Formats: sequence, structure tokens, C-alpha cells
Amino acid sequence: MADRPAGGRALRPGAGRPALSGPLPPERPVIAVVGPTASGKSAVAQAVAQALDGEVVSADSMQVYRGMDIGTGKVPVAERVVPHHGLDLVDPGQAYSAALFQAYAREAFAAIEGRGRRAILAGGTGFYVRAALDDYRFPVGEQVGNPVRERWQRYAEEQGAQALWERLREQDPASAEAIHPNNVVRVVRAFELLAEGESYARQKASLAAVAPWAAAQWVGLAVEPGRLAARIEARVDAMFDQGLVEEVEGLLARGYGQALTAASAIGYKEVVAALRDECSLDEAREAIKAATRRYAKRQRTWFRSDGRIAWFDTDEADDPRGFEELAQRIVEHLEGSGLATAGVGC
RNA sequence: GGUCGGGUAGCUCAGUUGGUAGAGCAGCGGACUGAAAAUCCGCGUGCCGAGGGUUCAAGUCCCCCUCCGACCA
Repeated sequence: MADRPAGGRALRPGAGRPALSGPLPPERPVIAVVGPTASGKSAVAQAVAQALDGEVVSADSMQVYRGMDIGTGKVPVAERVVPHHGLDLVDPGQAYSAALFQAYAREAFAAIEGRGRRAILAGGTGFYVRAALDDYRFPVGEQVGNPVRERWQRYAEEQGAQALWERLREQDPASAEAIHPNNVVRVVRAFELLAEGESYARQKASLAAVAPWAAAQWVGLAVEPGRLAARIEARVDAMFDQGLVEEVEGLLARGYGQALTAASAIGYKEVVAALRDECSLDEAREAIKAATRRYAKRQRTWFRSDGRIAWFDTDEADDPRGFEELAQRIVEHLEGSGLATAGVGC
């Protein structure tokens, strides 16, 4: 963040910041609501948005896909009482990325601020949240149909992960040392960076120094593990009741069976397997629950180490009154911390 | 009632000619700068159903009891 004036908050276009493409950070802090899946992020974000005259920006790598509604847990249109952004951005066949989301979210923040309203970023995809709020810099390069990616991916399939890693070690030893040989996805990315004149190792070294891009108030929703497992159980059952299988059938009918996204999203890959008779629907349901639990665990790991987050216990929020109290406490915290109104300038 | 299987980690199961037990899944911890609901790394003590016996030594052999399953009555 060397390109921001030290201590300065009242940034104006062109004031001390080099002419980078993209909007400036909003002047008022973005409110970030994070936590594991099924922790109640969406509902809390909406309640906060209502209380503080805000709009919600979803930071969810799967909710960006049109037509993937039930399985990704999107807030139903009828239940959206404030504007929502970050949903239905692309078709399931298209590739998306943290870099694209970063650009999208920052535009959204600026537009929301332009309306005089408050941006509330709510999400479970930790990488997307940080890409939006912290000063992550992605090299500019070809995003889709990347031939470098395809080439090395094929190499890994034919020669094995170890051989792929050896090739990287020949070309960029430092990066190879930083990546486990089995992690093909990351080794391939290192080749992509290399093709763009960047180095994975160099990037990783700068990681420790990442500064915030926008001021933010971080709120985390904590759920005791046993209770979260029970919520996931109920949530997955509800998805089936709401027609998850039919939704997947519809996606398959439209030819999205081979799409990367549909092939990797929890809830979709398992139902696809069942529809192909590779397992029963009951087995698919149990597999979805297990995969969701593991996902929630990874989310916990991601957010746990971030000291900026103020954690709120949601264990009493299962009934409506408990939820009201929780939302109230969070709003009070946001207003009380001073950042909510201070420093707006003028 | 009888015969044969089987009762080993939360679950499914391995355990060689007796030397105090090991995989997958689940679970837990971690990493993460253009795939992130993805990808990857690390973590395995459990009255080996109960009791008795043989043996220097028994999950492993013998006896008995018990539970589950199949078959015969």
C-alpha cells in the first residue's frame, strides 16, 4: 500500500494515488460479514444492510453462477429486501476467478457509495473476500482459454504430478520449492505466472506484507461445531425438498454437465453422480453433507487466523428472537466502533 | 434347538506360519495472490465382544458364555 498517503483517509480521485485502473476504495469502511456455510451470513448481512442503509455484495465463488440457486444457497429473490450484488454474474459453463471478482466487487463498492449507501460484503469464499478488500495484485494476462494452463495440465495427466513439478524446478527453482509436488493446480499456476514474467515465489514472499485496499469492519459468525453439523444436515435436506435434483437435471439438459464449475460445486457433483447411476440419491445426500462439513472446516481455518475479525457467537440465533438479538448486537458493535460514522470527511 | 460365518479406531474392513494392530472413509489441524464449494499438506491407543486355559508371549490356538447374520430343523 505504498501508494496511499500515510494516514490519509479523505482520498479523492487523483490525490496521491497513481493512476491505476479501477475505482478508488470507498471512503466509508466496507462491512465484511464472514463465516462458515450455514452460519447465517446472508441473513445477518441483510439485517445489517437494513439497519445501516446498505446493499449486499456476495463474495461466493459459486453464487456467481446463473441457474445454480438451490445448491449454492442463494437468498431467494422474494426474500431480498435490500439490493444484492455478486449473484448470477456468469453462465455455469464460463470460467470465473478471484481477479474477476475483485474488479467486480470494487466497481460495486463504488456504485453503492455513489448512491450514498453502505457496502456490505458477505461471503464464505475467503479468497474472494480478501481479493476484494485487501491489496491483492493479479498480473494482467489472458484469463480464459489459457493455453499455458491447458498445456501443463495435460503434461501432468500424461507424465504425472512429480514430472510436472520437476519441469517447474528446472525453470523456476524457488517457486518449485514453495509448492508441494502433488499440488498440480498450484504448480500449473506457477507456469502461468512464469509466462507472464511473474514468479510464484516472489508473489508468495510479498504475501506477508499485504495491506488492506479498503478500510473495512470485519464481523465473523461463529458456530459451535456440533451445532453447525446439525444445521448443515437440515440445510442439505431442505435443498432436496426445494428441488435440488430437478435443478441439476435442468443444468444437465442445458449441456452443463461437463462444465468445470458444475463438476466441482458441492451438491451438484454428487447429484450428477447419482443421476448417472454411480450411486443412490441417499448416498449423494450423505456425501453432500460430509463435503459441506469439510468445506465449513476449511472456511473456519481460512478466517480463524485473521485478527481483524470481531467474532459473534450465533449459537442462540436459531430462533427468530435470538437472531434479532444477534443482529442488534452486531449493528451496535458496528456503530459503536466509531468507524461506522467517523472519518466520512467534509 | 443344531450347523456354519462373523463380532478389531466414529463407519467399512485388513491383520501373514502365535511376538502387545493397520488401511480407506469420517473427524481434527494447517496452507492458500487469476480454478478456491477447488487444490494440497500433516495427525491413527483402539478394555482387538466377556471370561477362563495353553504358552516366555494370543487379535491370532483351545474351552465356555454372549451378540449379530445365514442355513437346517
